[in-house]
Amino acid sequence: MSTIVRSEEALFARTAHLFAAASEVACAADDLNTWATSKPRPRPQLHGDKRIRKMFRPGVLLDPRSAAHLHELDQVGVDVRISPDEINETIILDRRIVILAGELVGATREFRVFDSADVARSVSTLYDAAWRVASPLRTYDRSFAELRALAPRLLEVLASGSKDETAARELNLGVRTYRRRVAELMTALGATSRFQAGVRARELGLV
Amino acid sequence: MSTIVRSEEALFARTAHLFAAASEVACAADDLNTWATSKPRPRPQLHGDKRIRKMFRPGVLLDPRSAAHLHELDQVGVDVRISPDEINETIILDRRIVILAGELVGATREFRVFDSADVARSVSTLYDAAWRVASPLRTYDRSFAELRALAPRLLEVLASGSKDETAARELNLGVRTYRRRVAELMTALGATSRFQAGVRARELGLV
DNA sequence: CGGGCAACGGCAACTTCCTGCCACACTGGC
DNA sequence: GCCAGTGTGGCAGGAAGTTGCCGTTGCCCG
Repeated sequence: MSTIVRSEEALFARTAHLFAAASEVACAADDLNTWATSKPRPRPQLHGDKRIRKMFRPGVLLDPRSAAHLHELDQVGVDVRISPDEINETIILDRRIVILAGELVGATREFRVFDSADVARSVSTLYDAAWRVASPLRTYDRSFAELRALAPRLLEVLASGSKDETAARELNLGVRTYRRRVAELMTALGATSRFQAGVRARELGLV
Repeated sequence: MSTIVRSEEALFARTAHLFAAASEVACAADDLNTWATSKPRPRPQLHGDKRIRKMFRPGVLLDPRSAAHLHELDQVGVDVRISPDEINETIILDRRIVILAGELVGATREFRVFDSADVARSVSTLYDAAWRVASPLRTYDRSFAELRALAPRLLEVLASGSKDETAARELNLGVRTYRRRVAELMTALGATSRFQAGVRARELGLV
């Protein structure tokens, strides 16, 4: 009922056929560095009766490449939403099979695969709840455009180590507004401290 | 008298023979991601009359691989010192040829090569001054051992976004001491804000 | 044993950062 | 023009982070 898979490769090998066969796929991830997207993507083919939902953190929109990929998905009919909350990597197939990302063991991540209607029901409920509060990509993207335009310069001054006073002047912003932007950026990055924000920003290659 | 070299590769191609011939080499760098070390290193051979000085920021000692490399250099007779101050990448050959790192253009760095006794004299003076206040690797490393031992856990809690209060408890430290450690870490990373520290830490692959 | 000596951690003063509140300016629709 | 909606930035009060100071503790050495 519950199997542990030790690496992304193994998971891919083991479940690729399930993905192909599934008529409903729901997944959530913090970023795009997952097995699903790390390989040259098989062009997603959507027949009318297949529903794919994907949920991400706002941070991915800060990376132009990732953002482009998301829009591409959106284009071909995948439901893409942006979740304001932290979410663990989760995949649900046909409300039946659940895959949860687990510990990072060394460089590879472990996954737990459940083939159980009960587990699937519970997890689906949670997923749906998260899905409801998440915004559709296009909606979110519109409200996000502004921040994304400012982000590069914002990240630059942040990474340069200047203090808010200086940084705000640099960007011709009031200190208040500057901080508002920083707060938004941190939310987008899912960071609760500036240190963490720095790490995440670097992780996403934004600085 | 002054030549601009557009990339690290070009610099390497152009100056490798100078390095081989030089009897005195002095260089400074923030980290080890420089052309000198990015390639499979030609085993440095030191004949008795060749003097090599290298100066780095404390941050490099936080990365075990880099630290090991430094000690290796030290072993074969290179004078390695750790500078408490920010230093731009600088190379001086035989107090005659000076190479200064310049702007980052896209992904590659520009270098400026001077072949002038005057320039070399000035720069050498500054280099020597910085050299004097820098600590020999072994000395520094001893005083640094403690922080390095703590650093991984410190970075972990920092990167987890917890606030000092929580983090200190996590590490069984007083808040005061915790912050002392954070301050030391930031100094080691050459960071003046926690955001910057996060970026640097991630850059060095410490988180 | 007593006297440095270094690390610790509490305290306090200070700086930096965060955020709610509000007045102000700008904009688009009526 | 008027009005609602939105973004801005000052201000204030509070939270978080930074630093000097100092008493305490444990340790090494004479």
